[in-house]
Amino acid sequence: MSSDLLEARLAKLRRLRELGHDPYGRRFPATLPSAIVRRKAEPLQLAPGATDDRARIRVAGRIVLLRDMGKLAFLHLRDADGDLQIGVSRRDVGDAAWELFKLLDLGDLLGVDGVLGRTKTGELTVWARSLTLLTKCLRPPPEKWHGLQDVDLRYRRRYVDLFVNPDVMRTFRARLTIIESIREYLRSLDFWEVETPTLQPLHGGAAARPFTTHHNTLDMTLFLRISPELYLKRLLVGGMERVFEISRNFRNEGISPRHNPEFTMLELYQAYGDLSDMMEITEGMIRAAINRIGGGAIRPFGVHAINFNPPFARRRYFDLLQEFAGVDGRDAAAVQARAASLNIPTQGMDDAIVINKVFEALVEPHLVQPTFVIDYPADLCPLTRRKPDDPSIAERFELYVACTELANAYTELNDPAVQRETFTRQLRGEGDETMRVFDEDFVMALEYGMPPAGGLGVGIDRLVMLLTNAPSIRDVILFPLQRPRAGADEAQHP
RNA sequence: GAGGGCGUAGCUCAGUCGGUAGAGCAACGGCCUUUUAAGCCGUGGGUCCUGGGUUCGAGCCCCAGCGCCCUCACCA
Repeated sequence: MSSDLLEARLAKLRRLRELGHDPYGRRFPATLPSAIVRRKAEPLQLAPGATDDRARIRVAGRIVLLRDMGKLAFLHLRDADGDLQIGVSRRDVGDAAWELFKLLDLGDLLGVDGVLGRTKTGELTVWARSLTLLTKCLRPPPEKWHGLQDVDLRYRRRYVDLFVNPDVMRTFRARLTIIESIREYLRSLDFWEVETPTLQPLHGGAAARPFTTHHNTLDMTLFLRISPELYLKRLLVGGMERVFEISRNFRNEGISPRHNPEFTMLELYQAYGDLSDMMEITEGMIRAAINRIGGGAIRPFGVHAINFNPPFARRRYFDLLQEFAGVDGRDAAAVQARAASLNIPTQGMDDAIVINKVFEALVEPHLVQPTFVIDYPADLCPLTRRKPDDPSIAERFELYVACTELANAYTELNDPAVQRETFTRQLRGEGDETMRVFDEDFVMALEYGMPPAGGLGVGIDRLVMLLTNAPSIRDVILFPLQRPRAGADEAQHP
């Protein structure tokens, strides 16, 4: 960057030091968040132009707006809750503080001690009695009105994005609230929160390529988990009857508005339960999250209005294929023909994979409102129990919202013999052979006996996207993966 | 990995047919005690993403590269 902007601020920093101010200040206790200040102001019934001299108020935050009128100035101080107007009058603060004020810039972190009042136009204002520089900002912040728009810079300098764009802060605060509400809900159902390995000698529980790493002392290859599933089920064997984990998973696959190489997944398992329990929990959990973040059950998402009121629709996989693809999913030849008409390559692929490609192409675009898709072809579901009256159908649902998979659940397979067989079978057309790995120890665990159980996985990032109307997964992950950018100004980082 | 789009001042953006690089905000100097994107007067600020090429002359045209966004594929 051109160094004059930086130099101007450095010059002020030197001057501040000369005047005895620490440009990298210290503890500034007893401040109130701006939201609390606003709440406290209400019962005071301050008239426009009035001040209340009785109580001193201390606030701290970043200067995001500054209007200087010579001997009087207004500035907006931003904290994690929002903005608060500060009034600085030369008459009230004295010449020394005014000199300090003159050396402040947009972006500086400031502590204010003052009294509450309202301006002539009625805006709540803390009239400063003293000012304390808390940290000098050396770089000019982005424009006050448009903020930081460049998506690349927003992700690379999320710290700027957060203090400049209040919507971004709100989104991540909503993310926190959603996750909190899920924890609370599951705890209320007596689920135990557990932690299982991120570094795994075998990657299992999903079909995806893993990231590979190496442990030096043990001289062994390790994989970053693609899923915690097989460990959580081992805990069922051990007698933990209801467990959940909110885990960061890593998949070495493509990046898209709905995929980040690391993402957050909720997985839970309930002994002596099944698919129907998982449906109830899914609906209850989403309801709990919506109640906590507010905004109602009918929510905008892009061009859609999504109705999250339970119960969600339940639709059979083959019925949906019939309705939207006009094809009988059990008629392999008809499905092949449909796939061919869509230019979907089917060469050497198993029927189940072809069917699913047709489903993704023709059915998913219609699944806007929350829909439990049930009765999946068993071949697609290696860890799922089959229906007792029809072993070709798995007891599984996927929850679709806004044409995207949000959750996935099954009645868990606990028959070690069947598990051993499905582990060994690799479907043709299902990615490459690194995806399914035989986990002998997991089968042994099943041989000790895993209780019949229901299991559920929910993509937390996607849930947050849906509930905050975020178009990209990068909008709900604080530091999404970006390629490093070498540049003179950027130095080596990020 | 394939296709398409974008990259100009600290930020948000204009830039016509290839002919001296522009605005607003921010910055700097001055005025201003109730502003709401405050206002007024003045000043400075550019690796036009990078590297080649075409041309008398390139921000603009061509080639290559880098980064980001979108679509598709893998995946959730």
